[in-house]
Amino acid sequence: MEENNNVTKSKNFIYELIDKDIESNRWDGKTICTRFPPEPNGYLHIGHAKSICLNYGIARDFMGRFNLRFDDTNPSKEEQEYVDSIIEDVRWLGGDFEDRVFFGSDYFEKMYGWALELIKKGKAYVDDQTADEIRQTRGTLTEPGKESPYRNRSVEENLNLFERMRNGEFANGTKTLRAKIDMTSPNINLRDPIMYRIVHEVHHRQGNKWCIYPTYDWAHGLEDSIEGITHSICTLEFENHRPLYDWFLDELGIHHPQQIEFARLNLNYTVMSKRKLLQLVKENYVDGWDDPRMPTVCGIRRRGYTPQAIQNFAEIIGVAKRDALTDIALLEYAIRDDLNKHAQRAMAVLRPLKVVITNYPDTVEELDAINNPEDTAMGSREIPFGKEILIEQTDFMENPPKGYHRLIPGGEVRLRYAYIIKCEEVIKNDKGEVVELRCTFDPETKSGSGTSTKKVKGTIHWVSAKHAVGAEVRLYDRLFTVENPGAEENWLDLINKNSLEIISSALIEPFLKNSKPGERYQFERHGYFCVDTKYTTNEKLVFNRTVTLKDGWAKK
RNA sequence: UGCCCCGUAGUGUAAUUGGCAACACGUCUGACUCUGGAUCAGGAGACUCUAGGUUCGAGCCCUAGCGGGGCAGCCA
Repeated sequence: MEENNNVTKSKNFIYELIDKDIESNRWDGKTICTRFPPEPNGYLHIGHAKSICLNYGIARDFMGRFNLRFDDTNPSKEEQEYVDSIIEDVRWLGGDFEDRVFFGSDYFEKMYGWALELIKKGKAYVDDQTADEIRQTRGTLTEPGKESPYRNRSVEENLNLFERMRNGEFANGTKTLRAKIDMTSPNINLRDPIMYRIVHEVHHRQGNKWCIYPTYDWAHGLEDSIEGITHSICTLEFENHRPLYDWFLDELGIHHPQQIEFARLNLNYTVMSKRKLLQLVKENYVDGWDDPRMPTVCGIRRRGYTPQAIQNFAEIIGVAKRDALTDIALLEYAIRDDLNKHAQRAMAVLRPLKVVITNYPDTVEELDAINNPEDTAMGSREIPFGKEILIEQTDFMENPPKGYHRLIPGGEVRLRYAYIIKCEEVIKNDKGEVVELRCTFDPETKSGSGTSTKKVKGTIHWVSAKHAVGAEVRLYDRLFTVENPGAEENWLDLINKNSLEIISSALIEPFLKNSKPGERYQFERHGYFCVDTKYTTNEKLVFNRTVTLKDGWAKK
């Protein structure tokens, strides 16, 4: 990941906080250390990407360290498949954790020891109440809770019971280990929170080694502490948990990271919750987690986004504590900005219209075309040109509106990198549809020859009929029809039925025949496209439209 | 009804920590252009949620209210 010089970086509140910590030598010279702590129960999405960029960026900017740590404390929800995809996605995004992939479950033994310590201090106890009883005695938002009848067991009894919990003597749900804090606290998280529950289930890494599992609140701070994390950054919903995070660490007297909360990313016209994303996949509203319309990291990767664009996006949107709904236009800007500078240009005709140049000889001419006007180092290529070509259907209009400056009957237009042609005749079928244009070309107007003073308003793209290669092109639109579908009860009804349009017989420039899955191009005047990694075969090229070009004309 | 957090152009963030509200995107206008892209130049758009208070001076501090979000899993 590189520092982006284009963006004037104003410090967010987290950077300022860390600055102060360093100034006051709060960490006693210790290396600044952050982490990304996903639970391996789903695929990463663009919201996680924001967090990864933030955490990795801090480590990078403060000459610190960034860990990837799986918070795998719940055996019933977690799977190896998710671990693998998460590692791949974090790497791809540029979050460089080097060799530091950690698992919370690897710290279970140590956590167990700390739990014994709290029991011995009289700060934790085994509760025999059922889940139902615990809920009922927790109180409500406005009423205090009631203390458990088991709250004042002796240390010995607690030690004995807790050991037997570990040994598997009790059934799921029959006992828990609870922190002894304050059942009357206005912060419900402090009303004797549960530290361990009994779960007789196979863990994706630990197998059958454990049947008691630590809860998030108990485990998370310990994991951070073990790894020497200095700044434990999480989302806003954990704000009320911070007093508990602090309580455990203070009682244990171990390394105590600073928890900091920030607002998670929300993007308009999509959903971001894991549950909803899962549902879209499971109920086949989309074609898997990596469907290019999905906001998942694998989805936007397949769509053609670059890590650099996502990093820049993260930089652009910044970090704050108020929840927001970010306009997708900011993301689209980031990818256009990146691809404009780096993507090879090509011509592709999505909906072809045959054009015969009646005064052109029956020969083939090779024309010189620039690969990227933004980067001359990318060189140029040759494009075959002949008597018969295909242009975009929308680049010809029989009855054009005012301001239209492409081809019209009797009008002239430039063929990019070729000649200016004039439309002499329009040929229609029985149904009155335009099926062919007869044009003449002006040999004096060859691109780059400098022999013509003729000016035309429009330049259109084309491919040679004899040489063009067929391809499938997939055009994507927003997945939902409303800005914030996640807020709606009937969000599934708000899916955009036209979010995918498959054009099965587009025609592309010959050199693209050899393009490889994952390669990105700009199809001139259309947008940026990426060779699909899923459906492209040796026989068939499939392109995904990453994003359109800005179109000042279409808006009017 | 309790506790915690947050309210700044359409969107996302700034404001040297109490000193003329700025940047990016978007939008509009013009220039340029063999991509209606890019680039360049310029414009519009904000009573900083409201009402009090402190102060020479408040987006920033205090009080009250209003609005938004979060919390009553043996999820994270």
